Amino acid sequence: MAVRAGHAKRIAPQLTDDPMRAAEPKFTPVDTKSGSASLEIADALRRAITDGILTDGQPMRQSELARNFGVSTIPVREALKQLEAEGLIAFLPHRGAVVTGLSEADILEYSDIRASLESMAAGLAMTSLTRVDLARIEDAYEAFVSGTGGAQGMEQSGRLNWEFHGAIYAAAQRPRLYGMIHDLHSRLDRYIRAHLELPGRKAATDAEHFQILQACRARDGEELGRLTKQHILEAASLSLDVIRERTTP
Amino acid sequence: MAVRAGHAKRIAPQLTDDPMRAAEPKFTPVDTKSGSASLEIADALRRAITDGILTDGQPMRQSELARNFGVSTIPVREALKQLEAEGLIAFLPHRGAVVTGLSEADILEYSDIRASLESMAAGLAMTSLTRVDLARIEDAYEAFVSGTGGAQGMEQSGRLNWEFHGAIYAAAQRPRLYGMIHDLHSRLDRYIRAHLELPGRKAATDAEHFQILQACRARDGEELGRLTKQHILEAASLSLDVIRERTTP
DNA sequence: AGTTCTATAATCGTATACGATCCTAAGTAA
DNA sequence: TTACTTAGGATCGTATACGATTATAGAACT
Repeated sequence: MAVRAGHAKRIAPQLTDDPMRAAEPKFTPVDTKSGSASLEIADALRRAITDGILTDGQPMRQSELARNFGVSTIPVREALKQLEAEGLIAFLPHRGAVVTGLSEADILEYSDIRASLESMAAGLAMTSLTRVDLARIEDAYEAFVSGTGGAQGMEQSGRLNWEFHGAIYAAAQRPRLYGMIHDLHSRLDRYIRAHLELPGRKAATDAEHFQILQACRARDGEELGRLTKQHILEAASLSLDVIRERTTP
Repeated sequence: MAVRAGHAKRIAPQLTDDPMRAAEPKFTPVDTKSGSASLEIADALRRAITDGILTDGQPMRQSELARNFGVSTIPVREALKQLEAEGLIAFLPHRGAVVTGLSEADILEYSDIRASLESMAAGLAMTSLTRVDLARIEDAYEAFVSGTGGAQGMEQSGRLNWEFHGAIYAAAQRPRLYGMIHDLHSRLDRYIRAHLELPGRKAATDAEHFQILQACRARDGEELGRLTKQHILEAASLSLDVIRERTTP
């Protein structure tokens, strides 16, 4: 009866609120052999948040999550604590954990931080860029160009965009800096990809990425830093415009 | 018998390993009315780590901590999870949680990040510095000068140093940036204050702080950013020298 | 003596249970 | 009808208990 430790079943991110069959846990019985239950739950919830399935302010009750995942409340609490430390959710006592939406000011603030850290990482990468590093960047560039064109390219745009820029930053050989940039991306991704909805924005993004790629080929750290900073701030500004349009139509 | 929720007794950071009276929990029966047990334990352990009482690699067993704090293992686990997310400890399965020491490369990497973020915050602060902000900075400056001179000033140097620089960054009105800088300080503090042991270093630090204060008075963001960056990188470099001396005498 | 195997003990992760606190809605009075 | 009181239910945080896994020390063998 007791679920074996580390082998809890995992639920797909859709957390339907059907009051019927609430007693029957809804989960995909995929028994992944990796990690503990709390880690799996944290990953599932993190994906659900970054994919926009869990929207701001939606309360996530511990007992409800526990039922849906088919585990007790303790691994759920640990997963929520983890996400709280990552800044994705906040605990409201007796009101459930809620997804912490970022304000407009927060998005701008984080974008400034990103601009600073990512231009630094890009500049450092150019001082020690190997052929293999450049090849990885070229691969990621092409994957983004071809992978985000289709109808459902929006789903993958966040991942492919990160893989392109991340390939550059990885070449800097600065694991702590890389980790901090990655964290910022995971917090901002659901907001800063809104600008891709704008007409013609895909082509403009591809053009900017091509400029960045050219700077990498030339190993021009100065130019790459400038382009990176501009790329980030422009995407943030445009995405905020889109989000404003959404809320006040 | 059961400890009331949120009123668990708190232990002082000294976690003695006396095998005798192990059954008798050693704690200061201070019943603080604030926060839950896991938060208190997290704070206590965080202080113990940043104060250097818990050294690198020292295993912290969950059941042992639970006994010492007079609570069960669950709030201990949550506190450890919190500290893990903050990067202060790591979980080694079946070997206890250990304090994650930073390598020399890590310290240099984080110092570069600090230099970038803190010079940015300092520059921003100068664009909107009020009289009140400046007064707070002056106060913190004087507190550091007079507070770190005595024999046991080393204990407070970390806090007073942060209060001085933090007063500047707080004036930037960027809560997310401020939080990130604060996190970096809490991770690095136990390493980057080693340079204060050097003879004459206290006077040099005071002089650098005075230069920084003068730049604040002049509201010269450019100069302040340059001084801040230099201040951080110099302290890191000198501290690493001290740490190297310690390990290879 | 050194190496390999095994059995014990300890640790971890999680399930279940329960008291304390808080939100909520029904009921009463003005 | 509206505002206030109160009883009920729900949620949270933590204590206790237990199976699974692994480190470790002792025994057996070469």
